[in-house]
Amino acid sequence: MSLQETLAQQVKQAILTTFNLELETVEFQATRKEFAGDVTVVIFPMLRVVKGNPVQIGETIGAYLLENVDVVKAFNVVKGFLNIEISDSYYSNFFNGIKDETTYGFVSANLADKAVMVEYSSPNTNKPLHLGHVRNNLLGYSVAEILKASGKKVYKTQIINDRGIHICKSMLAWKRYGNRETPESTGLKGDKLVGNYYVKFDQEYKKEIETLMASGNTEEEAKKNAPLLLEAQNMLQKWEAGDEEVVALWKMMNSWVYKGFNESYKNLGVDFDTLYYESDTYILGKEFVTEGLKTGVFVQEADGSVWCDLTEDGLDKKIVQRSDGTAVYMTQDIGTAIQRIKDFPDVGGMVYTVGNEQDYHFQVLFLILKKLGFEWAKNLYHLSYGMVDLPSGKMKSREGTVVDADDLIDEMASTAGEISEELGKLDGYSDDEKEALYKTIGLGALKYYILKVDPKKRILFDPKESIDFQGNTGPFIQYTYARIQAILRKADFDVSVRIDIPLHIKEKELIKQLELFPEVIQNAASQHSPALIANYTYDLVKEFNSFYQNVSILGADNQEEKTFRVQLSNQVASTIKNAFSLLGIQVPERM
RNA sequence: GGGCUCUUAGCUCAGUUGGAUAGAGCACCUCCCUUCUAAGGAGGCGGUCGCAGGUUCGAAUCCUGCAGGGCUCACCA
Repeated sequence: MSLQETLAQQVKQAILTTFNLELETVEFQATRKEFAGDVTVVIFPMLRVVKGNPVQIGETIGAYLLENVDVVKAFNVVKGFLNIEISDSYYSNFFNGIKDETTYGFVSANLADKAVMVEYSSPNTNKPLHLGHVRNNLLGYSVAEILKASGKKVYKTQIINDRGIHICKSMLAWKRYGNRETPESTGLKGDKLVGNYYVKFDQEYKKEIETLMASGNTEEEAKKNAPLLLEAQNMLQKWEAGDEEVVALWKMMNSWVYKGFNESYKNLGVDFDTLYYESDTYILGKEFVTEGLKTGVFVQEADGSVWCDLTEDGLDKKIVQRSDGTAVYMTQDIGTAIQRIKDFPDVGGMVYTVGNEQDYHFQVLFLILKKLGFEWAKNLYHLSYGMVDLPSGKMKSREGTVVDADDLIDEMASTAGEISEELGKLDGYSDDEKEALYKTIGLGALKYYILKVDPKKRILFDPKESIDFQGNTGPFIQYTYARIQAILRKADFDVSVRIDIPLHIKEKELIKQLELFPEVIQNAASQHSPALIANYTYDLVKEFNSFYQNVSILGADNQEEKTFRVQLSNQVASTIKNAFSLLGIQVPERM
């Protein structure tokens, strides 16, 4: 039984014996720093049941607890707050119980439970990953890790948008202007090369529009009838008809992009358990459109198009199949969801990491899947996040106004390198070790910067104002970890023994902070919020730094105290490492 | 116009069952390296929690209205 459960029970008992009244719940909070005590019982809510003066009630309960609960050492009442001091022995006991756990706070998966599939990244294959994808990838990866740590079995996946007119645009531009360039011949990453042709298409397309408008066409006509666009559309038709030449080109260029993406994913430190391709799943979606027509979930119009009427649910009518019989976005998403459950029967729910511009789309998708009668449809969650905007506005790949993911990571690493060189603490490190470290720090800064804010808030990213390395940042936390490692390297004595000694106030505060971790993981999982993990870690580290500055660890007065402080530092370091692993951030041994 | 969402210090953000004098970091100003890594610590400055009502013993938090920003309402994805 946890401390809080014990106290709650005893508080209820106190009310029962003194007032002969039954209390349903007891409200707790951590005692504020300016008051003496560790745990606070809020008296006010009890007034609904127990009539009387809150201070007197508090005194009565306090006296009862002091009498009947061993670990209650003292109490005081301020207004309607009963502050309870808990004995050191409780915290010592708690700490000794966790000090050897290397994955303290993590719950191992119960394989009998249903698994969760987390989808993230899901790029188009016509351009490289940019800062927006970075937020998506970090969020998705982190939420997957958090769910795992909370005791769920998790599959990470993505849906690769590998077909469509936008893909044909870069294919066409390459065919026309590419001179048979390849990643090998140019030394460019495959996704970058293909992305360049996507931009090239847009430039040439715009020129054609201008020419057409100059010869008397309206803008609308020009956009519709530009030869390049018509040719791209023609290419799409050929692709769908299985034209050998087009399909071969498609395969070749996509393979370049995948190779490039894999490098970027490796660079970012994210991975996937299984992949889905849009070109594979839209067919299944169409089968279920037919199915839904039979069961009356969908309705067919005179022109042949198929719709789902959601007006009774407060939404609109939504098209699920065009009049020419081809699939739309919704169709393939229906197909993909169903395909996944077929492939992984143990999956009982899914998390979709997709920007908030698609809130409505997912609301509709989930509702349609429910109407189609899938019982897992109630366990679908859209992990919606705000866009990453630049001061100049939205990022647009076509116009080249994007912050490229690979470039950004490189810049962060080189900034970390500059700071590091200046501080000059890395004697004895080889150049390779240094490079690896700079990347760890740079990525740490970037990932923490993005993950510490609530996913649903939008982020304004100013490339000119570099990401901080001080204060509430990734490197600050990594630094604390590195400092602890330095101590652990020097502690050449046996730290495996159990120590029970009176606690320094800073030690007690640290243990209290550690005590919160398991609950933080559960909350972060149920709310799909890495920000909770980031903020918790920051609080833990601040608490540790205060401890570090206030007491000497290796210079403690006696061996017992020294041992205990090393044990405590070790568990803090391990918790930092584990918490950061949930954010996909590595921790360095030195920095 | 309808729907969803955001608004807390000069800037970036915490603040989750409604609870004590609303907290951090950055920036600015003081102090602390002959002591375990100063990417650190201690302190100062800085707030009508967008505005107005309401519910409550108690509201940044819940409800209503309003204002401002973002997204969305395609036979695009």
